[in-house]
Amino acid sequence: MAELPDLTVFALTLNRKFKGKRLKKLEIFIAKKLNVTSLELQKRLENQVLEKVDRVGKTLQFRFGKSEVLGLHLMLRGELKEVSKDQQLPPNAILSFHFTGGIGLAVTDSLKQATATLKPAENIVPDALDIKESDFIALLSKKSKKIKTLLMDQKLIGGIGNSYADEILWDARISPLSIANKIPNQAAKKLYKSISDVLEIAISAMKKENKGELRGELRDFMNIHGANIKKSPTGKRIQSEKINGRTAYFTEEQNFYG
DNA sequence: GAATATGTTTAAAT
DNA sequence: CATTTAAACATATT
Repeated sequence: MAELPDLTVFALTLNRKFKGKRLKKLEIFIAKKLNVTSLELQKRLENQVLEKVDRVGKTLQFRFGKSEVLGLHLMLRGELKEVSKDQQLPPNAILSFHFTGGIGLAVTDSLKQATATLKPAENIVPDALDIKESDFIALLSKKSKKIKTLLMDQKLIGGIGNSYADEILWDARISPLSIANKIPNQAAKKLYKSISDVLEIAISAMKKENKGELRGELRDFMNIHGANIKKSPTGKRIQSEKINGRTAYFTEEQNFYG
C-alpha cells in the first residue's frame, strides 16, 4: 500500500493535474465505505473546483470549493488511476472523478476497504515529518510498547507503515523489538533523525521516478523490507519476525534495548 | 492450495 | 482501569 512518501508524491501529482479544475461528475460504484450517502457526496462536490490536495497522515484530503473536504484512505490495496473521458474504467473502481477538460481520476481497491470521508475529523496527531524532536523523545519515554509498533501507531504518529518502519529502524540501527521507553536518549535522537532522513530520501526518489505521473507505489529502493532482500547494504543477513501480525525485517546490526 | 502481504478496528490479554 | 497485543477483515499474488 501507499505510505507517507507515496502519498506525498501522489498529492503533488494530483495537484499538478487536477488543481483548479471543476468536478463535473462524481461516480460512486461502491458506497459501503462512505460516511454519507452517494447522493449527498455528489451534491456537495459536483460542480465545485478542486482547490488543493493535501496529505494528512496516510490519507489524502481533497479540498473543494470554499469549505468541502473529502478524505481518502487507500487502506491495504487502494490505487489511484488517471482516466480519460471515453476510456473504460479500471477494474475494482470505487469512485471516479471527472473534471473539466475530459480528464478524470479513479480510485480502485480489490479489497474494497478504501474509505472516502466527507469532512474528516480534524487531525491532532503529529505527522512523522512534522513532529518536534522533544515531543518525539517524550512520546517514547511514555510508552512501553515495541518501538516498531509505536512508529506504526497512527494515533501517535501519522504516516509510517510496516515497510518504512523497518527502513527507519535499520537506518537508526535500533531493533524493532526494542521497548520504546528503554531506548537511551542518544539512540532516540538518532531514530528521530532517521525518520525524516529515510522518508525524505524516499520522497525525492519517487518524485524522480514517477516523473510527475500517477503510478503505483515504488519500493525498488527499499534496503531492508522485502521478502526477496537477503542482505542489508552493509552485507549483513536480514532476518524476519512477526511483530503484531506484521513481518518485521531487520539485522543483527540493530541494537536491542529492553 | 497454503502462505504471504497489508492498515485499521475490535476483541483479548497483560 | 490503562496499556499492549492478537485476531479479524478480504483477496491478489507468490
